[in-house]
Amino acid sequence: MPRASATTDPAAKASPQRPKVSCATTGEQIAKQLGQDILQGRFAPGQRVGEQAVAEMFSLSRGPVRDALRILERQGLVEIRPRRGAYVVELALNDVADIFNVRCALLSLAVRYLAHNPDKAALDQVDPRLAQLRRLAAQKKPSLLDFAQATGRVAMGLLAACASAKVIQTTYRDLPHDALWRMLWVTPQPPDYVRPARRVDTFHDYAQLLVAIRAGQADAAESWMRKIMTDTRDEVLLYMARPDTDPVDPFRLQVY
Amino acid sequence: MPRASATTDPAAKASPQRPKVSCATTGEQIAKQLGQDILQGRFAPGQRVGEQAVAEMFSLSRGPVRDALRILERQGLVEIRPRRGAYVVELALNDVADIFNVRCALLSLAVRYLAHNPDKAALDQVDPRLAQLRRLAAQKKPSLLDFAQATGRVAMGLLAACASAKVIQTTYRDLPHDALWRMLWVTPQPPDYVRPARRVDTFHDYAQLLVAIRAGQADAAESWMRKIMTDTRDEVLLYMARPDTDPVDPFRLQVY
DNA sequence: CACCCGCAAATTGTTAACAAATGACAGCAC
DNA sequence: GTGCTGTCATTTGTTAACAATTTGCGGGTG
Repeated sequence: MPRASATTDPAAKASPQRPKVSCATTGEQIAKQLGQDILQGRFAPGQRVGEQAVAEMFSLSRGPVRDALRILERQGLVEIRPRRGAYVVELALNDVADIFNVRCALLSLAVRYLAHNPDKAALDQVDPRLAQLRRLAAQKKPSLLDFAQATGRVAMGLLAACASAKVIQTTYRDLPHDALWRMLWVTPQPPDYVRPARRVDTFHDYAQLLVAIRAGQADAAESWMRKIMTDTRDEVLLYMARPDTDPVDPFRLQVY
Repeated sequence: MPRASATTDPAAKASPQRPKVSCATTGEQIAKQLGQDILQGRFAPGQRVGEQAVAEMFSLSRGPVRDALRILERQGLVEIRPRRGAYVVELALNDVADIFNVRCALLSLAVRYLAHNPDKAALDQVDPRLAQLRRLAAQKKPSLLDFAQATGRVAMGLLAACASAKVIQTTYRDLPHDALWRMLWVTPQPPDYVRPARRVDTFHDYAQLLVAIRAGQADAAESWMRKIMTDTRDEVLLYMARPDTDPVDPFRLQVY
């Protein structure tokens, strides 16, 4: 059983009932911690995550742990089978492609909506994130995770601008993004850079996307978004593909 | 406080600990029952759903009720605010349009995938559902809910054929379909039929969609699916629109 | 040798009591 | 009369013990 980065026992003992910062519920804090532990590979894919074990790790009761596991299930990091317990999910390469395809579909819808209902103030808040992306694109060897998270923040900024399109937002948020990152993180030979040309292209495409949105050109915006997502998907799939793993279904690459 | 169709007390008392059918967990059963109650309008939109109250309704403890509310939150029927409790969601007309738009995006992806990776056996299982749709389309005045559920079953059949596209499946399943049906059900003047021409068109479009999928024509299949979803969306919006409610954002109708 | 039945250990599901936090109301000061 | 503050009731969050189910193993039988 892997040791997780639970709350340090001394601190917990120092103030047994006081350390509550009263910001979030305990279950959510556990979910955050445990989620990090899963993301960083401290649990093997397919491994069982027992309630008792987690409760002892964090020196807690099983109640909040139950809540936490339910949250992690929503985030796509674990899968709960009734009366069987929770298991760390294991994504196949096809699943990775699926996530990008669904992302593509939802974000295409979002930018089309944005082109029709522009919220200038919210769109302006995307600019600093785009600038951050440019900085990372210019770096010699930024970590793949940093770059991926930077692009993710741009996408989330766009989604936040769709304030009145709640269903698109929540649906996108419920995708198992974390499971995807986990795949990147625990890849046998951890990749630590993206091809420089690819990075510059990605930044360029996002910049053009913003231009199209601000100009109210829905079709152009959707095209840029689809290009970004398909390019990223194929790059990631190529990166993850290894001779020892199952080859990616070629049909999958033609979906978009 | 509305009386819900809880388990009948006498039966519950007859066998206090035995009525477990041992099929699903109690929380799921409660979620099913309570979900039906919410769908049928026994709870007002925005109304608070207290754990204690529900527990007493079903003569249970608060534990399973907690689980049930979490499930209903996933289904989009209630919204849980931390330390505040659960509240019945209230969809605006814009949200209804959103759901159809997201449905459209996901189903378009699904049929495109199906056209590339046809699973003939699974597709054949859609035929009887299509036949059922034809029967309903030919009826004089089928209930709107019956017709909507029949089309929903066809869509679910298509999705079931995407066996290896799990992310599309789960994402679609997590959409708040039930909240949508609830809107149809509690509409001030309950509509009980769809325009006959519209019904026939819908059946025709689904039939053409199946033809395109089987022929491997991805673009055509996607076009039919988009047509079906946009037509249905606009029909439903027209149906729900009432002078006393907020008008639908016209831009929303142009998204697709 | 394979298969089936039953027992036992471990784990999840459920219950009830306790603790903490939010929301409201009454009382008081300005 | 208005605004603030302290207390109280209600409700959610948490805990620990109990019940029920699943799973693995051992013995027996065809």
